Amino acid sequence: MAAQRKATLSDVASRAGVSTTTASYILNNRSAEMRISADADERVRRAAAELAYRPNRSAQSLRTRRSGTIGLISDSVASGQYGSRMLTGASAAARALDHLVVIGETEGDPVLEAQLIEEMTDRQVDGFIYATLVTSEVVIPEGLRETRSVLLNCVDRERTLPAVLPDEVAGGRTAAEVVLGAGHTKDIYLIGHDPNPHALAGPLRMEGVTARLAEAGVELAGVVPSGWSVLPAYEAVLSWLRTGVRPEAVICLNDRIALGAYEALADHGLAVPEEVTVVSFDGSTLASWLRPSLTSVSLPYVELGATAVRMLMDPATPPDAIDRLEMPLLAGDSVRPTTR
Amino acid sequence: MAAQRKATLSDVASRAGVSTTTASYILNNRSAEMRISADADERVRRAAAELAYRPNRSAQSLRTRRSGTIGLISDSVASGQYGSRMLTGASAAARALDHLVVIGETEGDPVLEAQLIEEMTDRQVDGFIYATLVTSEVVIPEGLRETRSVLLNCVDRERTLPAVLPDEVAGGRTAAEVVLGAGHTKDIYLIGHDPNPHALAGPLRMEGVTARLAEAGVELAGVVPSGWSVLPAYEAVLSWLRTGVRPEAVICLNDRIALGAYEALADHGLAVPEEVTVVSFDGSTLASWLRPSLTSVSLPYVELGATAVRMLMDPATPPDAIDRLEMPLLAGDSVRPTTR
DNA sequence: TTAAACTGCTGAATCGAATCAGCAACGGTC
DNA sequence: GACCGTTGCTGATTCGATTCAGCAGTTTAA
Repeated sequence: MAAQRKATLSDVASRAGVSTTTASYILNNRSAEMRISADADERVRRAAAELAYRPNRSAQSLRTRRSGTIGLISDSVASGQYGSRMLTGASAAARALDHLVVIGETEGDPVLEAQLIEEMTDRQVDGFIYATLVTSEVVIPEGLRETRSVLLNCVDRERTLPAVLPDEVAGGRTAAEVVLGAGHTKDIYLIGHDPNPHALAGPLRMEGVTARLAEAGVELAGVVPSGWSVLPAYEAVLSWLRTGVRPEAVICLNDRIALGAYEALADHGLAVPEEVTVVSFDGSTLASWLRPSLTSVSLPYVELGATAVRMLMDPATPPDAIDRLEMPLLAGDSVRPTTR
Repeated sequence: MAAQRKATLSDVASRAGVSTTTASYILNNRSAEMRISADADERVRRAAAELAYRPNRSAQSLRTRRSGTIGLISDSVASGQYGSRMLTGASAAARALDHLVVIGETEGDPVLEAQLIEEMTDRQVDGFIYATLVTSEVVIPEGLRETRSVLLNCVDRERTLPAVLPDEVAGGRTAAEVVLGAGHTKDIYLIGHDPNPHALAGPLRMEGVTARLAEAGVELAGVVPSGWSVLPAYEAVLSWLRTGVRPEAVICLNDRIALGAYEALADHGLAVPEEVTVVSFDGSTLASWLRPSLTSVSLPYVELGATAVRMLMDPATPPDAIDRLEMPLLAGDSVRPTTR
């Protein structure tokens, strides 16, 4: 059959023998409010079904100034498995609320960012989610405030927009808990140091770790500074091990650092977990790929994305709302079994 | 200043002293065609600039039936770093063509898929990109044919829609080339076996490998079947090594298999690359994280996404176009240095 | 001198919905 | 019988663009 013109509201209305006004009210579930008879209601609904009527969203948007669309602006949607999982969560949550997600990657370019915000505003997005790959403090771009917005994985200094973040401090405590639970009380080291001054994760994780250790009367034996990725971590850990230290446990600030540490420990002849416990953060798939599998305090990316959408769509969300999501423990085999 | 109503075309027109018709022609660069005076042209453009006029896309869409938006349907946008990089490429290419990307993840659910296609069609997307995470043969869902569409990383049996794919056979040849280049002529093994019957990559890569080897008069010593991820690969390779084989080179069908192979080779006391050359496919970030870094024939995800968008937007693309993109070699240190 | 052609615009309709302001018809009340 | 309230609808306008058809006024051609 030929692809015929899609049915419009007035097609539905005339088939049901009512005005478009009435049909509109009925299909927007305002029958009761508008005192539409059950009979007319049923006729219209049947006509709509028979014609496979679907409202034209552009026409609706023009009239209502709402598009059923959420704009997601991020510095980098892709970058590994990280950002994209926030996208997955956001997209699924949006679907559940009858919305679709429009994406834009700024790659950190403020000009591109402004353009994307403008383009999305032109398309009447109902709200913005402004996401960063790395948990950080940001300056809110012009144009974001004109539309309802939520920050994802970042905050602004003035706390003028709702934000969703991982609870890094609690995550740090979880990591420390794991180490303590394995019976370690000394020679516990922290590995990593974030070079990005706007990044928040490193210091907060460290804060949580030291706080939890302190509660148990344990002190961190030291911090090994290291870049935030595999090779620098490998080199830093290896040269540190060669100074003669003999760690019982190392807490790595992320999984890539942990991979570097794994490699360095192996080169140095130290077995994980028998001789050294390794705990880390992020909970990336990498953690499960390593041997022994890595115990990691994971970033709830999917939930972060989904929560951001729900906050955005919930009119009750106050502008200074901050939702800190729990970082669940991804248990692996890199922790020394407790000897009894 | 108070957020005042955005300027409309008629605001621009009246400020410039012309009709909206004229203003519309001018701003759509149809001055010449419509014989608009340079004077009027200039007045309108100035007025638009002064009022920071931006056309209302919903109104435009309603009239023109085009939204400046591309729908990207995929089984899984996220899943590791893979799919998301296609997204990055698609999004950037779309921006360059003044379009935005709307995403939808089906998670393999045909009902959800149909809903998403419908929702996007309602929003007047100008075209669809239908992507799969794993290169495969697909059945085109209802509703995709009504709008212009391009397949990304997949094909349909009948070749009725344009498609973009990695050139897996050429990629296989590249991998073989690397092995031959290192001087290996025997005990070359292939590791991996894709359990998904719709997946195309495995057989095609293998085809390329054997073809190139044959050209050099070399035969594959054998194929080690193995699941498509780390642990199964580790187990398969380890038990295979324990049968007493002594490979010179292993070609792994993807990077996760290669990681499993690395672990198994290490457990078995075989050094990479001195004793065994390892070459793989995918070119994931994982490859660069390993020690020694892994030589991998990479999937050009970003380019795949970008190419799909360009094919979609190019009216000259024939419906049976198939674009196979080169898989560039990501050189690492896992290949035995040639001894001279 | 008149018709034709060109120049430079504009009025009004249109896209498909949402919604304000009413309006007939009917029943009940005083 | 005049008035009011309720029920159950609808006509007309609006959102902000695009575009068809046409129209004064001037120039050129015959």
